[in-house]
Amino acid sequence: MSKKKSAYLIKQRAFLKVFLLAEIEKGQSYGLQLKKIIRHKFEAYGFEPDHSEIYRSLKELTRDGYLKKTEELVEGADLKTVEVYRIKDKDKVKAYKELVKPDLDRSRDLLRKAIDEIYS
Amino acid sequence: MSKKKSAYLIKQRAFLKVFLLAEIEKGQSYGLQLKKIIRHKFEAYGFEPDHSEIYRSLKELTRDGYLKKTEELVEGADLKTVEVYRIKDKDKVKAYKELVKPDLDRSRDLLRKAIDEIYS
DNA sequence: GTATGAACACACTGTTCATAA
DNA sequence: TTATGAACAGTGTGTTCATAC
Repeated sequence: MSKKKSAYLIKQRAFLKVFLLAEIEKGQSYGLQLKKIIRHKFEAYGFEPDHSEIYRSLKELTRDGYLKKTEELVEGADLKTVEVYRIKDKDKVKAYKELVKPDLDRSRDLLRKAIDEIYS
Repeated sequence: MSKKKSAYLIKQRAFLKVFLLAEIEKGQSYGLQLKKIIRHKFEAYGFEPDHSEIYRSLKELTRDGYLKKTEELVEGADLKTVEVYRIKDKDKVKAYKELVKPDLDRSRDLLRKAIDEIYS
């Protein structure tokens, strides 16, 4: 007997994780660089998660086998290193994206419906 | 120096409050009845907030002067009463709805943008 | 069972602290 | 300063408990 529980909008963590995967698919990156990418892409919407939330998401994605992390020297700098993330398992990433898509669509549609109901 | 802080999606409480106002604008109602209305309108999206969350929202809206609450006898029943809510200040409600709309639109657009970025 | 509301508990996430280059 | 990560702390919300009809 599965008691279907209520779902409001997709959680920030899940939102961030799928976005980070899509971004890292385009090319390797690291924590604060991803934060900047998010800032630029979503600045019109006032969204820029805290660095801790990004690190937490990357950590989970690595722990769960979607990403691999390597410490690499920063070009130009002396001994400065950054933690670079790459896709570890393409198929797994693809499956994850498809898994999350319904929840993203549902969230968008829920807002659409509410806006229509409230302001029509 | 106002440090503009990040905003993810609109909070459930704010979402609920504006929806409840719009619903009560259509006619008086009470807690669990509003819960049922929400269930039916959003069942396609799996959204049905807990009764406590609805009572909390109604309490805030009453405290802040948007709604008025009266205890009324349930028709047909003996001495059973319900807490009926009505709009207290139409202009204030209208202003509140306009205040919240940008955040609803922003949330919907943020999801739109993300879905487009991730799955394009 | 329906209805209301408070009390409790915890998940999520923002802030701060620590460390290093 | 940039970069990473852990630790701390508060907020929001789901679960449970209490009361009444």
